[in-house]
Amino acid sequence: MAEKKFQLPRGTQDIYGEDISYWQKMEEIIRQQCELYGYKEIRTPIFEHTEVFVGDNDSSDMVNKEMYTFKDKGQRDLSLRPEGTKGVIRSFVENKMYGYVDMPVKLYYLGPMFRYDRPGKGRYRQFYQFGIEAIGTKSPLLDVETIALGYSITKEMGIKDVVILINSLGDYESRSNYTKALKQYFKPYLKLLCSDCKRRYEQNPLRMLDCKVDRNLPCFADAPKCRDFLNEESKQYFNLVLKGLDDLNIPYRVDDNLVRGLDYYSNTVYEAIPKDDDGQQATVFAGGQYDGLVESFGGGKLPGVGFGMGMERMIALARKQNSLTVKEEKIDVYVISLGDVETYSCKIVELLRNNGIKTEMDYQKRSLKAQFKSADRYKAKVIIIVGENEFNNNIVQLKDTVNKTQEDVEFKELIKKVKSMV
RNA sequence: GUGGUUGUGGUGAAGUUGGUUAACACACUGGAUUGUGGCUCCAGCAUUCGCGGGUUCGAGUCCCGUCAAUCACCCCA
Repeated sequence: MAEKKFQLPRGTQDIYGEDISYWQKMEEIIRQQCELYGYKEIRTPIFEHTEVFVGDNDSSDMVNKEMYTFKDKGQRDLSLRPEGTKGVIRSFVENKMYGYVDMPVKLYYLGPMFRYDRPGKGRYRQFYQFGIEAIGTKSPLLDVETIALGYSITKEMGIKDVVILINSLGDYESRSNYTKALKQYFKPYLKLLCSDCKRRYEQNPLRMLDCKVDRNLPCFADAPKCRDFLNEESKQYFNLVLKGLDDLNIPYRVDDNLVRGLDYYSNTVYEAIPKDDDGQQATVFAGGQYDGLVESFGGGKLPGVGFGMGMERMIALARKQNSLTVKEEKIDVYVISLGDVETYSCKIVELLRNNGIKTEMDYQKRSLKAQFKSADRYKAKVIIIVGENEFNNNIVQLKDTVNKTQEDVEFKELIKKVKSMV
C-alpha cells in the first residue's frame, strides 16, 4: 500500500520553529503600539456574507476574481474575507457603535485573509494582515495618526528606510470627474497603449498612470493630474495632512500616480514602501480614507480612515535587515538520568516546573553523552544528574554549566539552590 | 491569469554524451570513554532522485503530464 502524501494547499504556509518567534514578537509590538495609540482590538468572523465584500460597482480584481466564495449547507452565499476593513465596518454598523462611544471609534484587527491569487514571494492565498480603522471623525490629524501608528510599528520592528507615498484622490465627485477626464484624454491614444492599459482603460483608468510599459510615453507626461481636480477644500485638507507628517518627521513623497486598489477610498491615500524598493511585493502597509463606506452599510454619513499591513512582508523585511531581536530559546535546567531512575527524574522535573523553572529531560534512555549534548542544545544553565546513588540517597548532582562546578544537593534543598542559580 | 527557471537524505548540495553499488559537508544516532558533554577517531544514517506516465536492454539524467517553489508581468498587503 503506497503511502498517501499530503501537501499543504498552494499559497498557504506552516509557521513554526524559528519563524514563530518573529510572529509572536510582531504581534506583541502591534498590540503594545495599538494600546499606546488608543486602538482596541476587534475580532470579526473569517467568513461573511458575500455581499459584505462586494461593493455596488466594484472594479477590483480582489472582489471580482480572487475571493474564496462558497455556499454553506443552508445555501447561504458566503466568502472568506479578502481584507479586514469591510468586516469591521459591517460590525461597526450592526452593533451601532456610533451610538454609545466617543468618536472616533478606533479599532484594530489581526488575522488571516484569503485571496485566490497566483502565489509568489510576499503573496499568499492565506496571508496575515494587521489593520486599523478610525471611524466617525474626519480630520487631517486622524489621517496622520494612522500613518504615525503604522510608521511607529515599522520602527519598533527595527525596519529602516521606510517611506510613505501619499496622494489625494479628492472626494467622490472630483474622483469621478478626474476619471472621466482621463478617459477623455487617453481616447485618441488608445491604440498606442499596451494591452494591459487597454483593459485598464475600461476597468480602472487610474491604474494606467503607473503602468510599467507605457509610463514613459510622451502622452503620459501631459495626462491630466489628479491634483488639478481637487476642490479647494480637498486641497487644503491634503496640505494639512502633509503638514502633520512634517511636524512628526515622518518621511513621505507625494506621488500623483498613487491610486489604491480598492474602490472605497477617497481623499487621502497612502502606501508605505522600503526606500530601496527592489522586490515587487514590497508594500508593507497601505490605506486611506473612505468617506462613503459606513453609509453604504446603512450606518449614516460617517467617514473613516485606516490601513492594512502585510505581516509576512513586515517579517520578511525585518529579517532581511536583521533588525528584530527575538528572545533566545533557552531553558533553566536539564535533568540527566542514568539507569532506571526516570520516575525520580520526572518528579524532579515536575517540581521544578511547578516552581517556575523551565526544565527539560531525556525521555528515551539515551547515553550520558547524548543527554549532555541535548542539554547543550537547549542551552541549559543548570544540569541535574541523577542515578541509582542519588535516587537511593535522596540527592541530586547539580552542575553549573557556566563555571563547571558540581555538587551534591539534597532533594529538599533543590528548589532554593536552583533558584539562586538561574 | 500569462511567460521563464528550478525540484536529489533532516539541511546545503555533487551527479560528466542515459550504463550495475547515488559523492562530499553539516546535522543526527551508536561506540572508543558501561556515571560526566562541547575536541579527536571509528561506524551507522536516501531500496531512491517532487509525483504520475512514456521512450530504452537500461533513466536522477531524455520526452509528456502534474504538483510545488521562485522570477518577471498582472494584481495587491
